[in-house]
Amino acid sequence: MIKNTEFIDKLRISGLRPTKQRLKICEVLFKRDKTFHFTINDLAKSISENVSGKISLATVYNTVHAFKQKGYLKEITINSDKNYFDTNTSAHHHFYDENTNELIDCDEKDIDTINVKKTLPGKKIKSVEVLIKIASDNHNQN
Amino acid sequence: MIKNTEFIDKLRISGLRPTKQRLKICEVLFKRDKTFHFTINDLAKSISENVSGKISLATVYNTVHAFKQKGYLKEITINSDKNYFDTNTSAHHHFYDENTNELIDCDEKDIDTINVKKTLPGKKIKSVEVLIKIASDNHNQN
DNA sequence: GTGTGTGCAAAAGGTTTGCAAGAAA
DNA sequence: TTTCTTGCAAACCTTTTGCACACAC
Repeated sequence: MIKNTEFIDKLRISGLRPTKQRLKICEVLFKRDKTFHFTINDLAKSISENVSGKISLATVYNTVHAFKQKGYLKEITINSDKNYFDTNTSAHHHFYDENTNELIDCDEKDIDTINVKKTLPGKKIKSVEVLIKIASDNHNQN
Repeated sequence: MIKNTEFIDKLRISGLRPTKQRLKICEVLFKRDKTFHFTINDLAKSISENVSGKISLATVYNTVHAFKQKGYLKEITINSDKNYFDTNTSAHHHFYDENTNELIDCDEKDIDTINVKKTLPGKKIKSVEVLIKIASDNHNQN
């Protein structure tokens, strides 16, 4: 097992024990140049393909939720039958390609600041999420 | 059974047979002043409470999907564990109250026009959906 | 050694499907 | 009578849970 100090520290700082499984998941998730958009299933598949030794699905769920809670992953909502996560935790939005089911990051500065004029008494805005659904120019699906 | 000409016509025009069940579901969904935000479960419960004669869950699913496809209902995505539908099919956005799980319509004109500066070659924007998550001022939940 | 984490299998939700019976055209 | 619709139960998929064993500290 490769000792990856960076991940070990990261986990320790968050109060998570740096177990074999968590380190493997870290490698799959964070040793990347580009943002990784995934479902738990994608991740589990990616683990079994790229890392030696299978990790139990329950552990994958546990870990993803732990990472999300610690702020290392962001949850993205596209539609109800798929739950996506994103390794890009900065404030940003998404394009969703309806033809390919692909998810593409949209930087905050690619959208004019969203000014919500309506206010609700006693309520505070926690987040503003924009999902831009796209499709091929020649297609005409919903 | 009340013969509701309006709904019968609506269904017929869409190529859907005006069955007892569909008319009942129409009544529950569309005989309202205000927009109705619901999950399939909410709807099924509302049916069993307000309409005589139970309708099978499978039929409720069928009907909601048929209505959605015909453009009488809109699907709203908040998070993956709940699939909401909306009787307001016009272009609009939503507030989601994280404390109460309540969904509130946000008119398009309550938000400045969203100008997406990033374009993707060969792709057309199908829709731009904004979800504003809110919570009580004094709370501090995620 | 103590407490946390893992893995398995079972359970739990929500949604879909297959098919026989029923209703609309 | 033909076609569409309904209802039920079973199947499915994703996610969660309980518990024994293993590992990190």
